Amino acid sequence: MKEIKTNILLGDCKEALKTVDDNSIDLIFTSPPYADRRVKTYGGIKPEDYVGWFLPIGKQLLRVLKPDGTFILNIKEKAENGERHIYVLELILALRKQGWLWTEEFIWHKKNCYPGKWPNRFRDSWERLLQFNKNRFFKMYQEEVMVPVGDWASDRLKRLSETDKTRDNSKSGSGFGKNVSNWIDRRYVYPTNVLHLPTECNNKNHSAVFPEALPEWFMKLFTKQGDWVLDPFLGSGTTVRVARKMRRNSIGIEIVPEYCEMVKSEINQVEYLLCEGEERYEAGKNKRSAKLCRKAHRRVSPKAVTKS
Amino acid sequence: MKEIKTNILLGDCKEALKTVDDNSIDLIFTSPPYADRRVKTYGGIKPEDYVGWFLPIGKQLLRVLKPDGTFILNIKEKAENGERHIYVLELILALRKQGWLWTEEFIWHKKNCYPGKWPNRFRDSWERLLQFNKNRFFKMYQEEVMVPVGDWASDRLKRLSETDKTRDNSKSGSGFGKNVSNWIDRRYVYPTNVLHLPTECNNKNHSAVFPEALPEWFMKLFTKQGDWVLDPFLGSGTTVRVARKMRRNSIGIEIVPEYCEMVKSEINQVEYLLCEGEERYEAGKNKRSAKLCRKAHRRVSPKAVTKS
DNA sequence: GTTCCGCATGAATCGATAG
DNA sequence: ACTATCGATTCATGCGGAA
Repeated sequence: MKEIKTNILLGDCKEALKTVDDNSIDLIFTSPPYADRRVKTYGGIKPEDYVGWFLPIGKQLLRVLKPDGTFILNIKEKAENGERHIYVLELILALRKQGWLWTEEFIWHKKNCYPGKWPNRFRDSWERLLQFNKNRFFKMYQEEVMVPVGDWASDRLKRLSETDKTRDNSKSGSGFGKNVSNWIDRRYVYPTNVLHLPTECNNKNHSAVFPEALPEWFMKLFTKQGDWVLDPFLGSGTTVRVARKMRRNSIGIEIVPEYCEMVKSEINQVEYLLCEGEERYEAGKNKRSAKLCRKAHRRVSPKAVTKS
Repeated sequence: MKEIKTNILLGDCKEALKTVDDNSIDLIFTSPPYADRRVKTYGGIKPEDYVGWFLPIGKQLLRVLKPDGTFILNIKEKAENGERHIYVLELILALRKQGWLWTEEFIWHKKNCYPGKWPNRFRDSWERLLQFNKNRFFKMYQEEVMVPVGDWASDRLKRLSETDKTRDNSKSGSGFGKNVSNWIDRRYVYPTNVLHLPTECNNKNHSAVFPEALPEWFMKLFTKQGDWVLDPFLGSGTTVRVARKMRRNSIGIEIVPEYCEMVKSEINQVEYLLCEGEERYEAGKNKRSAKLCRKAHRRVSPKAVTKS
């Protein structure tokens, strides 16, 4: 089995991206800091400056993406003084002028959105997942994200990973061929452009702005094993974590040193635990479950890193 | 009980709107012809002409809406040559320049959306419901659209009741603590900005572009009985039908004579049947149920009208 | 080993208050 | 008058300890 690479780059992505080769990335999945959000970690880009701030990055992304690759941008405009900001709309228009095709807009429906009550609006429970491409024709593996038939399941992308495992297993025992795929076709349908996922609560030690199921879904849809995934705003590392799990190579760029170190250390620690686990397993002394490994790497927190 | 008025106007709404008084409408709810759609009826507005075509109408709508009224625009850009059109984004920006506030964007998640399969995209299962206002402060009756609390609560609060009663009693002397009992009583919560409605089945004779539940929801939220509702692109008449049912006055404008006649005739027929029903009921000869009335007016189809 | 409950925690938003 | 900060509001979810 070929080795999977995970490169973590520290720095401003506008600069760090220059070290990435032309036409080398299959999927860009990222969630940049929203305007006026994450002020403490990223300084808070003002809405009126947002497009100007993003465009140089967009130019680099356009350069590094393969012609048949895909760029998924997770973003949502805030409401202020009773009105929605328009910088996201302007960003879409600006990226098109830069040469991107605005292929599709997926909706991420967050059932557990932020609470609150206001006299003039309800809670905001959705975000945009904007799909951009360099070319009208791009790689898309629709069968990889098919969902079980029935209402109970169509909303539950959470279970996708489970069902997919069984499907992969049946595939691996090849020779069944058409029978199996026919049988699958009857029980699975293609999804739509609305994704129904809860946000991950921050009771876990590392907080993520989106659940793992989100990049997982797009990696299944737009990449295969061994492909390259890029996240220029890595944050707590969800994208590369999922990429490793799914055996995709990945590049993550993060400007905050503590986050960067945290992700690196987590990867090392997982490597270590996996090796250790294998050794002990071979020695027959102990069983380290995957569950334990996961627990262990979740304990890595920014605080712990800065202390070291 | 005060009489509810339903005015159906035949003609191009840009002109017909001029007969509507300034500041007289509480809610505008409409689904205009999308670019390149309904070519036969509206001549098919080209995407690049869409904003220019809509702005004069937007100006009239701005004039007739009450200062504390709301304008809901149901729209979705189509995909062409692998790319989403941008005329909706440009329309939002243009309406803002015209003086509208872009207050919110609701998502209508169509559970059973149009079937189909394409190599580069999934089925489109959502539409935009853009909310515009003249003023930052507008009427909103949030309690009218509250929804049952999520399943998590019923499971969790089920067994809380026992301990709660005792706790409540014990603390009642101190004057504190009705907190938990409040939670039990709170079986309804405010909704979010994602509407989860099925598209209407097409088994009726006239097909509508949106289900009755859609205007119904917004009428509950933004109007009271006796208020005025306007739909400048009436189509098959869903908006005024719902308005009548909910005892809101309404104005509907439609450019296609056959549609216009159909709606008018449907209203008359319902009136007639209601009167007839009352008479017969008083005479004790017959019972005409509301169900029957509904059935009767559903039989009115454009075909039937043109034949007469 | 289950299931069950207490609790903390959000890419939020508005109005009021302070400089 | 304008910006900056703060408190109040609200509900789905996962974790951890308890039954």
